[in-house]
Amino acid sequence: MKEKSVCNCGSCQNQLCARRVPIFSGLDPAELSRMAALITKKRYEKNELIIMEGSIPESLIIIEKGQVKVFRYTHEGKEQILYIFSEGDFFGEKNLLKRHEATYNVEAMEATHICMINKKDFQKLLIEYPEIGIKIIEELGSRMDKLESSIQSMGTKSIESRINGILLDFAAKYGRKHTKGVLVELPLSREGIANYIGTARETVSRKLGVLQDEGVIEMIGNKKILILNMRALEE
Amino acid sequence: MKEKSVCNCGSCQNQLCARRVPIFSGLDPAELSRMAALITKKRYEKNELIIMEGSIPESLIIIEKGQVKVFRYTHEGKEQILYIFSEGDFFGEKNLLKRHEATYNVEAMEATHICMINKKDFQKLLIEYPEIGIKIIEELGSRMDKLESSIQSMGTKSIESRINGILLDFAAKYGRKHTKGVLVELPLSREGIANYIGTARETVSRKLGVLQDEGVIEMIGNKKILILNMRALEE
DNA sequence: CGGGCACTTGATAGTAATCAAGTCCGGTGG
DNA sequence: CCACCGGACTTGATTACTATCAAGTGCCCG
Repeated sequence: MKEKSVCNCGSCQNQLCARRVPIFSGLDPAELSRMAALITKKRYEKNELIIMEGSIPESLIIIEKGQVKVFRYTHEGKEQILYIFSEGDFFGEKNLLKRHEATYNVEAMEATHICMINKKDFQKLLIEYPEIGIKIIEELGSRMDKLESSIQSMGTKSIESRINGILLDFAAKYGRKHTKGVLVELPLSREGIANYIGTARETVSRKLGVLQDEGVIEMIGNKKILILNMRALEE
Repeated sequence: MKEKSVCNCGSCQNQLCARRVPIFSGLDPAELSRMAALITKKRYEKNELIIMEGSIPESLIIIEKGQVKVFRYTHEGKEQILYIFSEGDFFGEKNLLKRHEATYNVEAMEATHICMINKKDFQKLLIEYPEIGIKIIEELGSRMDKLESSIQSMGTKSIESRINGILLDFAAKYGRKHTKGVLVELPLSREGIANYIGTARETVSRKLGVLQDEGVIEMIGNKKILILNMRALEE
């Protein structure tokens, strides 16, 4: 019988999953393995729906790998994207106690692995390890910051500042340094960007065109953008 | 020496304050009185600034009585109102651990009494009574719901739906039933409403005018609105 | 009664939505 | 390897909405 250097049993794999998640970062190994026992995993393919508006989610969901978009449908039937979550992010924390309907859809943007923790279990966990609650409060706080900024920039009316804002967000999350600037692999199509900032596809095209003419960015194909002048975006 | 039926010592008054606050509603009397010892009270007059953007708040603040608006300044210098808080609401929960700068201003809209709890004390409290953390997570969840709805309606572009939305919010919070419909005492001037939904004063006037012509609402002076057809606002 | 402030109303101009072609690109099949 | 097809993107023309500027009105308060 050969000894493995890395344990591959289900529990230990889950533990790896749990360890990777910021909200559990304060726990010690023993606590992590208790956690791990509560985790169920699941895998979704690209474009698969993870949560549908109106359903009643019974678990807290943590993304282990991959990327999802959270959105609602407007009255006119367009989707309004609220968040893009990736590895380490969680959702479903609303309705922790009350069995509320979800007010949003969650869809995998690529092959995505998730960890689920039953809400009852998670509640017990919160009582036992209040630090987790504090971490969650902090994370929610920073999400609210972003939402508030979005509202501010949507109130400002100028589509330009919203585009600048989203480009900066993408740069921070997906950008890589490059000799001439920051190279950003766009996670969304033009239409997706439009649905994020609440405008029309065509307008996104036009505004990006203007930014390119001004020498602020350079479009490389449809899915990459090279940001040449970061400061211009920040105003 | 006469015995009073109601104790008026500082501690007990604070306890009253604490009891009134939803996030402490799970605590028993003994716990409440421990809480009360940590509370400092303060009073602000109308238009007085409670928190200024860029300052570093050191306390969690709970409103005991009165009403405040939370807002930021846009690049053009207009204020963008994010929340209106009243009795029982709290703020300053961001930056619970990290000493971040406030990203918003808070101003009293009328004479307002607040309770402050030092952040260090509050952290200890969270560790000791994890239920408080859960309550906060829930409250933040419902605030995020509202923010998300705002984003959705701002993405929708139609000023009308934003006005309808804010009227419904006001109706829920400040409305009283009346023979013909719901009478709403507006907490904000036309300009305030405009700053809330991100539009111009004049546009608010015009749209309210249209709603009145359509028989959906009836304006009574400048500070009251009688909603005749609730369903029309909900679409 | 008069002044100031909040609100309303009107006219104009600018911006983005919408409708409508047209272009570019990747993939597929011959 | 090339030609074709479809989807995503760009570009153009028109229309609709709302911000802005500018008077004008009404109301509260001294």
